[in-house]
Amino acid sequence: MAGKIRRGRPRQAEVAKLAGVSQTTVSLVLGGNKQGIVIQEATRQRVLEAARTLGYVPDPAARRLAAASNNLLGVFSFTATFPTDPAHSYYPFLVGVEREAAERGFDLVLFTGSSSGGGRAAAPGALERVRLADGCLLFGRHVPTEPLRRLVDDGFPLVHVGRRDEIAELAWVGADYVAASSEVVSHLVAAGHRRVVLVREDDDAPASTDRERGFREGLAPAEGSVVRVGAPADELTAEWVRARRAEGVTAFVAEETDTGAVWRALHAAVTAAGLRAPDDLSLALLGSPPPDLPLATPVTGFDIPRAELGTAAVRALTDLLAGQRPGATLARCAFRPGATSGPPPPGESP
Amino acid sequence: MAGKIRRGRPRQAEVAKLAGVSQTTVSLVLGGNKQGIVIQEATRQRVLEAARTLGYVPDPAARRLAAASNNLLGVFSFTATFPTDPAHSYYPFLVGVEREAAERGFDLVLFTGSSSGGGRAAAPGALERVRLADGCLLFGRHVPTEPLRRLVDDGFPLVHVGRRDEIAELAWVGADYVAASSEVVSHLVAAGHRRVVLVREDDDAPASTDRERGFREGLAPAEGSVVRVGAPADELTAEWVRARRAEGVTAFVAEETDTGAVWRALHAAVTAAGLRAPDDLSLALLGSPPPDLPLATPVTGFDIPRAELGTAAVRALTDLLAGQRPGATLARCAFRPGATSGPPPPGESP
DNA sequence: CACTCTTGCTAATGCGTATTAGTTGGGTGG
DNA sequence: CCACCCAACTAATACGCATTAGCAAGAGTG
Repeated sequence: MAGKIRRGRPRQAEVAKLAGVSQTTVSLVLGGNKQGIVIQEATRQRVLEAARTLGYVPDPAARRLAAASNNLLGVFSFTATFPTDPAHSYYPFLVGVEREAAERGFDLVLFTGSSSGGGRAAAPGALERVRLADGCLLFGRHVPTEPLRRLVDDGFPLVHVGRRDEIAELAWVGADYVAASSEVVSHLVAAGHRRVVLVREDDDAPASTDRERGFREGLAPAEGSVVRVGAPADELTAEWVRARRAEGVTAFVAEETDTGAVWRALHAAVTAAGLRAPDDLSLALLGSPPPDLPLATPVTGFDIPRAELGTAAVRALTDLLAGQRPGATLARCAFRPGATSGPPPPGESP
Repeated sequence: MAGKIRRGRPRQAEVAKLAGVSQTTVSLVLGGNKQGIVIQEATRQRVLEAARTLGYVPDPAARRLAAASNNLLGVFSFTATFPTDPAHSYYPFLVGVEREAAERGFDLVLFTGSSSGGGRAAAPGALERVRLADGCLLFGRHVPTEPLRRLVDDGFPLVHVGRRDEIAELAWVGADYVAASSEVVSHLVAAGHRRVVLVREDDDAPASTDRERGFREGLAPAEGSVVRVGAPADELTAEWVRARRAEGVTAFVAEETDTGAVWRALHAAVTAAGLRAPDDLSLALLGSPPPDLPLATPVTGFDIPRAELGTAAVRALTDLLAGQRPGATLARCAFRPGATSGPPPPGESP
């Protein structure tokens, strides 16, 4: 339907005709000429001039097909609702990705996934479109291992943003959730809390696993428990909060996920229970609150350096393109003291 | 330097061999077969089976090369600091652009590379790179007419986001700044202000011209003046504000630009003068405040429906690709009452 | 029985670029 | 003076798929 043939786009053959040389020469002048074939300066200039006159730009598909590169880096997200929901943690990364890509002279292709339209999960073959680019950045809490492995096995350059160890050869850049989570929990424990609960989603994304590990590490003298919720909004009720309080829990920690569902639900439940942080209990978030949820007080937690991760990812990807193994990146997250945590309420010291 | 591709991937030819048919047949079965060529069911199944066995996946580059279109919509910005500064009004549009592009099965290419790297203005030939896509969205307060005209004359499908009449054949989608600005100013006048000043940048982008027109239209019984500033931060000082106040000006209106410079400067100047809105004077902004400037109180003004404009732009562009003239779009902006305006201070009624 | 139609496929070609294997015309060396 | 080389190109081909123009075999007409 959209596939009108546009005669407007000039090809190398036309440039060649105008410059009075062969298409090969045009390719040599405009492409890298990696074979080091000698071309006279005068000819070179004629070709360049002709290309400029016609507004020639190489066709990325043809370039790719002929097994060269096209200065395009892909960005692919596995999350179903790729761009629709601004709450998704995708845009902040993009800022860094874009800056670094520009710096290195790459353009960006946003593979908006689906192609089937609508907010459904990505169509089966969607990931394969990525091959149009020279390499690709991957986002997403969960990734379908099978199609990915194919790309990896074919040697297609990929960098996943976020730790991802299922596929050994897949490069990734990530944030140190373990250390950051540990720091947040230590902060609570130092304030005097002795019973802390972590609320997390009921699946095993690395991002969750790491946070739980950090949670346990930071707990030290205190006692902690972990609650997995499948449907946060339903399971985290005011009664649930009261019951935990009755058991002596004075601090609640939620993990940040791409949708922010856990934190939203916890926050709502606490509010519904008529409790307030930091006076009645302490709240902390292993990450940042969703930007679309305006809060009066800053939340205790940590900030993921998303833009920096984005630039690191681009760097890793260009390393791969250059044939080097990229160095591992584990970015440090900044602790955010916030104002939702403090000492446990008076009557509750052990 | 880049782009080795390993040849592990099966092609149609291999599927064909396994199924005992020709490559054409494979293409027919696996591709759309839009020509309606009849294939026996048994053959079809054999091909599908073979494809599954080998794990065949079509090469997007080859597909696009053959189809003469590549399902790519471009996004290009003329602003020098294209992606670096998240304060630029570019991302909010992108949300809508991306959603609509996904809906219609297009991928997006962000032309940030410009081969110049760094934050400088786009390189001379940068715009030509755009031809890589099937069509392109254009952003920017100012656009270089000459290179643009070439693209337009070549029939390259372009849609500018924002009113743009210098080039007659250039399609655009815009917001109705005239009506929205008029509404904001009427609001001030209705509150009792009789002397209102508009601060705007000293150049003639359509976005500014339209706002000024709306400003004048909404002024009705009040008296207004327009101040053009070249270097907002330098020219808008505390003294300047005091001088205007002394002349009886009780309301200040700033235009929103891509950098937000005018509003930032006005806001800073008022603060420096020790004045507060809405008690000492009223402030309004013809647009939204830059997101990176956190303000305690919401600002009187209007909200540009950026995401909607983004989707409208994509719609217009795909219309162009389909060979139809897109309908004009002039989106309505929502009035935002805010809390920086009110009646003029008591002693100052006429 | 000579003929046209259909059915179900295949051979050939084009898309735009990169690369490999030449080709030409003018020196050089021996 | 002739074989040889070199500089500066060009012709030909491959890349993987879509598409167009066939083509063989059988079914249907008159």
